[in-house]
Amino acid sequence: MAITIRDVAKKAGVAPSTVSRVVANSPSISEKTKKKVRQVMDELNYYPNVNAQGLASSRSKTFGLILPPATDAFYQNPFFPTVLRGINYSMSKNDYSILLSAGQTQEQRLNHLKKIVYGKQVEGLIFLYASKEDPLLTFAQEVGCPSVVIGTPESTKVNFVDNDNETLGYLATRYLINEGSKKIAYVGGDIEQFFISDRLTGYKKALKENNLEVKEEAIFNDFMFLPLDGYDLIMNNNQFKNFDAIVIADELVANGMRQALNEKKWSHIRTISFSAYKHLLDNLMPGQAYVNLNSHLLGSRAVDILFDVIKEANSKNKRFMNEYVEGELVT
Amino acid sequence: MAITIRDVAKKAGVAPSTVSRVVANSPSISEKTKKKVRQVMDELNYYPNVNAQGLASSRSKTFGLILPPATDAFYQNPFFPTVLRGINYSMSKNDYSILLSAGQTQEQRLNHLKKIVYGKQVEGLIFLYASKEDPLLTFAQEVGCPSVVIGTPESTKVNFVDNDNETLGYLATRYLINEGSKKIAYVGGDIEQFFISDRLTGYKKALKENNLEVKEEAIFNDFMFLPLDGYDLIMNNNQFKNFDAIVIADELVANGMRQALNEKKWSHIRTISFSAYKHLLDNLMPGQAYVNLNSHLLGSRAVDILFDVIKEANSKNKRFMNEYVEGELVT
DNA sequence: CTGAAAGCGCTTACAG
DNA sequence: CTGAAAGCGCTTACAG
Repeated sequence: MAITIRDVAKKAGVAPSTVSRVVANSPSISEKTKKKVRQVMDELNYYPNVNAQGLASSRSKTFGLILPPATDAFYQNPFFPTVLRGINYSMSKNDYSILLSAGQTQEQRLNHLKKIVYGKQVEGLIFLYASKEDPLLTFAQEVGCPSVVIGTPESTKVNFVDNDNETLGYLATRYLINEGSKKIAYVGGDIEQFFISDRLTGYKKALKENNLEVKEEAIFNDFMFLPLDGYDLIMNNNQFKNFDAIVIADELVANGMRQALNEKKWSHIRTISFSAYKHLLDNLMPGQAYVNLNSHLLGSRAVDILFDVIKEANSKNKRFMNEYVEGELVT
Repeated sequence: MAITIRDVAKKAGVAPSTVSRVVANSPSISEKTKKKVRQVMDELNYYPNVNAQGLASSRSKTFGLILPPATDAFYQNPFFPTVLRGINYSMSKNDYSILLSAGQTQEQRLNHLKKIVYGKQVEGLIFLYASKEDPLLTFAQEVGCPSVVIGTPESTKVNFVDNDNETLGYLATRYLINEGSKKIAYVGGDIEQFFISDRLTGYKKALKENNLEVKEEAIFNDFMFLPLDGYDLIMNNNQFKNFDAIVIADELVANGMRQALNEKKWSHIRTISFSAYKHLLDNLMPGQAYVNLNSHLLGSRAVDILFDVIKEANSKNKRFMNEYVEGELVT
């Protein structure tokens, strides 16, 4: 029914294999032939059947995007759409498509992944998160499916792209110190996420460098990642008023904390947080400093890395790429 | 290299066609045979090649998800991730996957769509937006690709799922009236989006029903959809202080407006807005009323509708489904 | 630089 | 209820 490669071949007076080579833009075909074939493709409105291509070449021209286990926190965090925008941006430059992983439970998620990997529906994988002992990432590594993680995974035998969270934690803390703060608290979040502890490391470094004491009771690493968690943290802990600044590792938590600080009228407490993108205004008070993570770059670089990995797949030695995306202090 | 249907067939002592039927769970195969074949599939860790399936059956088992032209506003709006979560939820129940559309410019977007539709990579399409004279939707209709729009499209010859925006606009406005407000403004947003004008219709209805005058100067339908737009609207228009309430059609705009109202200390002005999901706390002040749009249902119902449409595709008459998802006033 | 031919791994009438 | 066979629309050594 649809136009096939044979139709094009016939009308152009060449063999189907030649048309195939034109589609692939093979250098072994003369420009003259290419021109002619392409014209016919246009006339006939020919589009190659992706399934046939995938079957014959075992290259499906699509990457899988692995979403984390569905939690409100993740989907609500601006990190997610921002990274996605970056991915989409890089995809447009190629002919590749993105397939979303599906599944609610851990088991469903793994099953779906197996289906699309073993089923040759994807050539590579982008993990939108890094967490400890992730069975999906383990699977990808075992079967040797080219993968790149957004975030910092525990294993170093993986490609990944991330912010330099230690440096950013350091920058954020130093900013507060420079502004005159001396009693600075640190509020983490989901400890499963490595970036939390890296930012903490930077926080400690900045304190030490400025001869400020690192106190365990100033570090709040409870398990939380929603605005309400941050809100409650302030509302239920009067001791917070003794601090003069807070580094808040998670943006949503920061929103809740700021609201609570407002209500408590503790305006002597400075805060700084990390944001997926450059704010115009959003929920930040004018003059509120923050660290711009440039998360969209995480997405677009991840795609680029995956292409590189696949290109290099023939080389004998295993080599892994990791890249740190620049962030910046916005004041 | 990988395990194929022939390997399974050989080991199970049946024909490949039988294995194929077992995979499809065809009712014409005896339970006994199914059991045996399935066991072998497990032993061999067999997964069907999706490309081959797609080529032979021209059913790719994947839907395309059409993202709107990349604007910050869309990606930052909680609507997007919330709907996506709903889609993901409904997908898990089936064996289908979601392919993301790509492309920055309108032209790239259309080209990518053609590639995946003509290339038989998708069986159906979910449009994550409804806008006027959308060339992508037009294309889908012309080629008869099963589609469902999230939002209300201009043409009625499309399947779609949406909130009942007129009713919700009415509910929101009536709430303000019941609270004692008499001079109520309406702030729209991107007029290209139909839901904006539907909510306006509901607003007008509520006013009339309560013998309140509908004044043109109380209706702000400028082109805006970012927090900063809302912020500026308040900051630059002192006349706003003459209102005692505002219905705000867009959540991001509402955030900016509330911040500006705060700064102006115009605490006599009530606001109500529409939110993609049920808030725990987020950026809303405690006690702030809003309309919960249940956007995740938009996503999950869209998927369900698409399955129905495809199932019915054989029927002679063209029939279109549209469904209105319930929202609720949260006070 | 181009073509003929085999093959990728399935599905599906058709026949029994 | 099951099998043999044709075919889906490409790609890619191989030969020239």
